[in-house]
Amino acid sequence: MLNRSFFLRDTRTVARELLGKLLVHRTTEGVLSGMVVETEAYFGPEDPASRAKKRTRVSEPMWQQGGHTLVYMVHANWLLNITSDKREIPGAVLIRALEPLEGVDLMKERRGMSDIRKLASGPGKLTQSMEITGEYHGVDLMNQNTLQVIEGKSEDEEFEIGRSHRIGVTEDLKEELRFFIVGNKFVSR
DNA sequence: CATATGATGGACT
DNA sequence: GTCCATCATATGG
Repeated sequence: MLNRSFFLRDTRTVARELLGKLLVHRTTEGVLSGMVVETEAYFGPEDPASRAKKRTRVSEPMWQQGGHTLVYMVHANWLLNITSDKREIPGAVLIRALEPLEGVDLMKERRGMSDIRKLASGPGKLTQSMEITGEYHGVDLMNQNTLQVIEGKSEDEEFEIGRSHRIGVTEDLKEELRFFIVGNKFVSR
């Protein structure tokens, strides 16, 4: 799995470097995994779209050490975030899309559809495919081996990183805080 | 308790 | 592109 220090950096950096990494969930039914192909950064009380504006049960992991999950519900979908940075600037990275790798049949079953491009090409789709719910809120990724983020298989493999404004937020910052792998067909939209 | 809200997804024109 | 069902939270009475 990734080192703690990976997550104790600027949230933008963590968001960008999470691209190409693998999210792995070892369930009783089988292993589910996918490569991260799209992320968004949220941090600090001055970010109008960030839950770090207020400290609640949901946003609490942002004040914990980086490398914890933050799972919450928007429009009847669970969204998975991973906390970042040191404690001074509470932040988290939203995982917006995955390229499915292991357990594709289980994912199809969970999603009730067979089109592989529709399994995890969106933040709510991927939690459904990966069987991640509110139960996983506040989990330390370095603490157990059920849910982990690990290095990609081809770490040398080059890919171009695209950047844009965050999707779906009611009020965004000037800075472009969405990152994605250019040309990857599992990026949302 | 009541109600407004939203970092969505799917169905539809 | 537009419309809207969905439900865990947060917040106010």
